[in-house]
Parts: sequence; C-alpha cells; structure tokens
Amino acid sequence: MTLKEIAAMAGVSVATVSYVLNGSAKVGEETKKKVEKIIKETGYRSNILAKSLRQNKSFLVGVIVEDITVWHTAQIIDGINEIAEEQGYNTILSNLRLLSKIESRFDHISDFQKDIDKSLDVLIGMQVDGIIYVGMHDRKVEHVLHHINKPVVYCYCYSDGEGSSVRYSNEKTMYQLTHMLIDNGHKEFGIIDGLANSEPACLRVNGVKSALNEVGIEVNETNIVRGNWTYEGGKRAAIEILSKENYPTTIIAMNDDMALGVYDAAKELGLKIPRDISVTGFDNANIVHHIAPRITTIERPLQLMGYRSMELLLDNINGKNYEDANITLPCMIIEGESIKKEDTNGKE
Amino acid sequence: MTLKEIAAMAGVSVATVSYVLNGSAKVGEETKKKVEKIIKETGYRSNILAKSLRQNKSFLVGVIVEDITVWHTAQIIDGINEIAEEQGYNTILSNLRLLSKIESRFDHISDFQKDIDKSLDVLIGMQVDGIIYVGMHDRKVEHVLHHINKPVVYCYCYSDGEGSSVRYSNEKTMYQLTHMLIDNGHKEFGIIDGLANSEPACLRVNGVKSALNEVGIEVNETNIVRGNWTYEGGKRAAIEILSKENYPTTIIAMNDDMALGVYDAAKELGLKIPRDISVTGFDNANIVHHIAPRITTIERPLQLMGYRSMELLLDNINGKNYEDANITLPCMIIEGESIKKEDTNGKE
DNA sequence: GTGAAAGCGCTAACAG
DNA sequence: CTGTTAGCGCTTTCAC
Repeated sequence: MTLKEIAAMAGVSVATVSYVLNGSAKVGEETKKKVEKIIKETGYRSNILAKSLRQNKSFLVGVIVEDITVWHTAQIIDGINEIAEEQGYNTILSNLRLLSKIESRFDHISDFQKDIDKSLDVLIGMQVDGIIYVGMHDRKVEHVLHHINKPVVYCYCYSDGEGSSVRYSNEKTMYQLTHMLIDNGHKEFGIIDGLANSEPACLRVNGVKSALNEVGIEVNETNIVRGNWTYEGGKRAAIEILSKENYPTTIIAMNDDMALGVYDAAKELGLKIPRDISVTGFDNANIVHHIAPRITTIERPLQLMGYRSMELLLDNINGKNYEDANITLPCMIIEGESIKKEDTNGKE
Repeated sequence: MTLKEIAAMAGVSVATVSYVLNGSAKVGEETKKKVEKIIKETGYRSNILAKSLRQNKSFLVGVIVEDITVWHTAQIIDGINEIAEEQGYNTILSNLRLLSKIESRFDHISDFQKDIDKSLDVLIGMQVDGIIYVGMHDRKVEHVLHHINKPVVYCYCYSDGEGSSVRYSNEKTMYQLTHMLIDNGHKEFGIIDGLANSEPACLRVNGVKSALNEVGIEVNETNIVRGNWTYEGGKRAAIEILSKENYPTTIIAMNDDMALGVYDAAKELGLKIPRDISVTGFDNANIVHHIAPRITTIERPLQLMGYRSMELLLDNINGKNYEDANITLPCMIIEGESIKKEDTNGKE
C-alpha cells in the first residue's frame, strides 16, 4: 500500500494525501475526511525509508552498547527510550557483545574496532541523526568512532576531546558516604578496593580518603586491600583485615559483591554486623535487599543517565546546543542496616 | 557523500560504482581498484535507506519488547543479536516500557494497545522484514499485532493461531527435577506456588505433581502454599509449612526469590539446609551463587530462546519455512548444595 | 565492461 | 485548495 494507491482510491493526487498525512497544507474538509477514511480502512502505513530519504532526516538515533547483558546497559537504554518516545525518535540498537567475545580473544582489541566500524557503517548508513555509545565499564574509550560528523554522546564512559559524556560521580559519592559514617562516630576504617587499573575504584577510594583527611583520620595502608570486585576477593580481603589484633570497625567495600564477601568473612570470624563491624557497598545490586542486615550501599542513576544522554544528543541534533558537555550525575546513598549508628556506637 | 560523487571522482558512472560495491557485475580490474581506492579514502558509506527503498528489502528486523529492564529481556535480545550479526541483519528495538507504565494506569490495557500500534507503525514503516515480540511474562498475548502481513515470532510468550513462538519448558523441567529428588530418596514434599493466575506457576506445579503421581506420592494440599513469587511470600509460606508437627522434608519453590524466603524461614525455625530440609528454586538468579548453601535451581535457556526466535523468523523471511512453529526449549537443572543426597538421607 | 535511465515511495516547491 | 513534477540515493535492466 503506497501513497499513490491511496491517492487513486480517493480520486486525488499524491500530494493531497501527503498533505492530509502531515497537515502540511490547507486541505478541504471533505477531501480530508475522504482520504482519512481510506487511510484508516486500508491500514496504510507511510514508508519511513522513503520519507527519511526524501527529507534527509531520519528521526533515528543509533545506540551502540558494548554489551546488553551487563546490568546497567538495559537501564540506560530504558532511559534513552523514555525520552525518545516523548520526542518522536526511534532507536536502532547495535550490540557489540563484547562480554562473550572478550572471553575468546582477549587481547585482540583491533577485532573489536572492526566490529565497531561495522556497526558504524550500518548506523550512519541508516542515516541516524546522532549516536549514543554505552560502555560496559566506566572508562575512557578513545578513537573508536571514525568518520562521523554527527553528534555523539558517550554514556557510562567517555572519550577525551570528542563528543559529550554522561557519567555518575564516584569520588563525591564516596566522599559523602564516608562523611555520613564519620558523622555516626566511625573512626577506624578498612577499605576493600577494586581492580588495580580501575578508574572508578581509584576515584571511589580517593573520595573516601579525602573525607577522612578532612577530619584528620589516617587509614593504615595495610587496611586497604584489593578485592578485585568479586565476592571471593572481598571475603579474602576482609579476612585479611579483620584477622588483625586491632582491626578497623568499619569496612568500606567498593562494590556490593565484595561487601557480601565481608558479610561471610565476618560470620566466619564470629563478628556480628553491624554490632562488631560496619560494612558498606556500592551498586545497589538486587541481592542486597535479600540479605540481612541490608547493606548500606550506593545507587547509580542509570535510567537517568540514559535519559540525559539522549536529551543532550537531541539538543545537539536540534541545534539547541553545539558545545560538548561532560555531565556527572550524583548517586544516591541507600541506607540499610549494616552500619552502626551513633547512639549505639560506644565500645561495648 | 553519495554514489554520484564517488562516480564523478573516479570518472565512471554511478552504475559502475554500484557494481564495485556489490560485486554485481564484472568490472575491469583497473576500474575496480580506482573506485575502491576512492571509496576507502572518502570513507564513503552507502545509504541503506535508499538501498532498502530501491530493493524493497531492509535486512531489518523489528524487536518489540514489553520491558527491557526485566532481566530475561536483555538475554533474549543478545541471542537475537548473535544470529542477526551472523546473517547480516539489523534490529530496530521498540521498548514498550510496560513495567513503569503499569504502575500508573494498571487497568487501561487499551492504552498499551495504542503504544503497540504506534510501535508497529514505526517498525512496518521502516519496512522491517519481520517482527519478534518479547514478553515480560510467559503468557498468552492476543491480537496485539494488527495489520501485519510479515512473519512474526513470539518469544517468552505466545499467541494462539498467529505466528510462531519460542518458550521454555516449565512442566517437563519440574517433572525432571522432582524425579531427581525422588531418586535421591525424598518422599515428603511441600510446594511453594507462584501467583494464582500464573500459567508458568500452574505448569511447574503440574510437573511436580505428575512426577510424584508416577511413584505414588501424594502431596497433602495443606503443604501447597502460595508465595506469590516474592521473597516475603516464600518466607511466609515456608513458615506455614514448616511449623507443622510433621513437616515435609523437601520444599520445592517455584522461583528463587521464594526459595530464599524458605532459607530464612528455616534459619528462624532452627532447621539446617540441607540436613533438616531440602530446598529447590527456579530461575538461576545471580543471587543464588552468593548464598550458602547454593540453591539447586533451574536455568532457563534465555539467550538460546532469542537465537532460535530469530532463526525461526529468518527461515520464514527467506522462504525456508512458512509453517508456524511452537518451540519449547528445555531448561537446565543447576545443582547446588541445597538438597540432601541419598547416601546421607536416612532419618537421623 | 560500462553507461544511460527508469523508478522505489515520498515531500515540497511551484503552478494553477 | 489541489495537482504536477523534480528528485532524495540507490539498483538494475537494457544498450552499446
């Protein structure tokens, strides 16, 4: 079913049908009725390909995600979809599937570049109005998007010098969390760090340290142990820290998985949370709501990050803003029952 | 950058450039080299919109998902993407975002139909070659896809009479799990059911019952309690079952959340898993790997469901198969340490 | 081997 | 108010 056929059925020209469809010119009430009736009856749907081709505007945004099975990716896409729907844009998704690919050929980054180039060929070929690149880790991705002169926004990652970025705040969040702990009378801290080369881990630890510095608390370096982001690593690190004679009474883990490791370490060592030891995590993983006592943790603004990314992109597309912006959104502290509160915080 | 411009730069006709690009006719070696050089230099990317319009074939598949934030949706999309990539197809994603919408206007199903119709207008308008509809619950969805005469596959749901479907097996899986329990000497069962009107819950319970029937075990109806899919519900149900004088020694929960409820109920009642009570779940939620003893549970073949859906769709698109198929894929039993094994299963 | 030209379905001057 | 027509970028017959 095409415009031409509709026009023939209605006994008018294709232009008139187009006018009715788009309200782009004054059409007589009667003609309009007639055309609309036929459109409804036939279930006609305009060919967006032809329309976009003609108008040189697709109302299409390309979303490249490094891996859709990573938890945060779906949340971010959802945020993108929310505003896309509001503004009449559609998204074409390109899933690089890096997670499963990395397993088999870890060191061939160049292979992934080929995948990205292929994605880009498709997206640009589809005449997308702009591109959002969603990372699977919060890190710098450089020079991956070649030969584009369309607006680009990086989400959950960033790229120096090219395009805008939307991220969440690691350092400030941990700074605030640490101050909250300090305000509750906590004085002796252990830190369970992420992987050595992880930028977010580094920032989070910096946030903790800078809060502690402000109040003159020094963390013994032997109480900062890497847990490598995993449950097992967290448990091992916690045992190392808690086995000492004068172990710290508060352990700040850089994610929830490691915090759960602390839980089990504490159990094995006969320490009760939060009575003997306070613990905090990061991520607000689903699991934390199912474990008693609930972990005090950090929620990243994932859905909002998607929303803001798309907002930024659309502003750029529509010429409202040509400047690259680097947005860092605040996280939320989710209070559980895993930290000792001031009124009960005397030495027992 | 267009074909025409490339042609001008190379001093050949647009037809020749097209031939080089698609290998659709014999082109002189020298001409080919020249054209290819210019294509590479300019970073030319063919306009897929124009190509699809001309060929009346988009190599585009529409994926409508009821909600992308539901855990299984991302896995299924990943499976779809895997085979799409293999076969040179692209996907355009339409996220209905039902989860957040249902909160605000639960009873207006008609509103959602409007959303679906809008999605459909876009997808069909984009000239997709076929459509995959991914449900957020495993249930019947009827007459939601209007005015399409393209292949359709329903995934994680089904629709009587229209289109193919790909699902996982509820009944047979629970039948097998139950037999595994029986083989290990288990004789007294309690069941924690899902929601009353849930088809999967019903099928799962049927699977359990039919296995038990085969060996002549009857389940006391008072030992079948609804947990409504939630942790809290599961805990409540477990307390109800385990508080009896002669409580059953094996509890089959219809999902992992409820199974975790059983864990906490058991702890409160002073029962040890698996010594005093055996527990099984369903879903293989991430959380089960972080809780000791690991729950014996069921993994749904989510990624594969996506893969097979797309495979079915592409077969249909390419004329290899016009029959609607209804595929049910087997699940996998993930053995943990939450059930007592035969050799230790005597009464103590 | 290569090119000229028609046409996919649509929009947007322009004419009437 | 409505119709005619050029043309978006590409593929594909048909000629040469």
